[in-house]
Amino acid sequence: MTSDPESLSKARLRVWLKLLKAVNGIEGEIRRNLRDRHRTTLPRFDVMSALARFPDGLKMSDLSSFLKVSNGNVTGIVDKLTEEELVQRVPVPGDKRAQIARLTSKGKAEFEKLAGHHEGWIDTLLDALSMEDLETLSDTLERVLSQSTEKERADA
Amino acid sequence: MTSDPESLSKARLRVWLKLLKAVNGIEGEIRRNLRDRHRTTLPRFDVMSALARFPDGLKMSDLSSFLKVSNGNVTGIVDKLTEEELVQRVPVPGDKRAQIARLTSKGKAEFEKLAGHHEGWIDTLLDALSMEDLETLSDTLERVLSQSTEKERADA
DNA sequence: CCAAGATATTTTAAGCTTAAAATTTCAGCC
DNA sequence: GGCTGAAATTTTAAGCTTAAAATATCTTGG
Repeated sequence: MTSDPESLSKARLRVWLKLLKAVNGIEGEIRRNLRDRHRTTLPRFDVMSALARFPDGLKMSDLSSFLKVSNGNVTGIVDKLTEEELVQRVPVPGDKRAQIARLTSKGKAEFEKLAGHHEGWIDTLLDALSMEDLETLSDTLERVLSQSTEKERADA
Repeated sequence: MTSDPESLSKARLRVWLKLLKAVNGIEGEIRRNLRDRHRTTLPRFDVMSALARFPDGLKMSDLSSFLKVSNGNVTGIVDKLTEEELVQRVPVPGDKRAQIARLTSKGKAEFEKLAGHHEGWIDTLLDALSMEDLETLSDTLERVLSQSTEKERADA
């Protein structure tokens, strides 16, 4: 049987590499589509996607923690989206340090369009997965995620 | 039932986002470990890992296509690994354009150490997955990968 | 009030990434 | 031999990313 700890560890490593390959392949395809068909990038899409979930906008720091990227990172991306009038910065009454980033109506319209295409691309790329596959995969990922959540608590 | 095409598409999108979250979480942990415990980075590890599979080394272009990154990218990474004497560039007899990058003995030793720790980190991070989970997941990913392989053929 | 520490954000420096341009060398053909 | 296009690599320009430093503002305790 292939169930000693040694082979389990090797099997986990092989699956990890395959997982990475699949995710990188799909992500690459999304990036290509965003670039070639919509003249934008994944980080910009991610920021717009986050802001679309919060119609009243998000403080810069909340946006960066939601996206799990650094503060300085969102500063740069929001700068550019703001230049293009897809996002606007709104001062927070009573706190001159903070700013709220929110989609403009132009930004909302642009995001709706992107989001529809994005869902279609994913649908095609994951075409091989049935509803049953998705449920199994979702459960599996859930267990992996709760593992990393434990790790985060340990680090904090 | 939840099996109309609409909900299948939404389910695929949700699973994709969860997949991304899991993979990014694990990858982030690997990057942190490489940085904090070994003063190195994932791209450097990836290059060394590729070279470790080919004891005779790889041409720069073969290295970049193996890793699926641009030529210019590996140039920069190999430059730095070379400065640290972990990698060396060897001229190709009969073709003055080409160079072969290969691990030095110092590089090999360094990589062995990293690879052992790397396998341990993955083992811990995927601790929740049994051999059976791994087999199911591997099959699922295989189907996703063959989908993207078809796509690549279509593009070429 | 005000000093000191905390908080929100931006700036900076360094590294990774890509596509495209530039450079060097090769291979084939006349 | 020499020209032309292909091939291997590096360079360049632009964007993303982070951690750490810098700035500005707020809050709290004295």
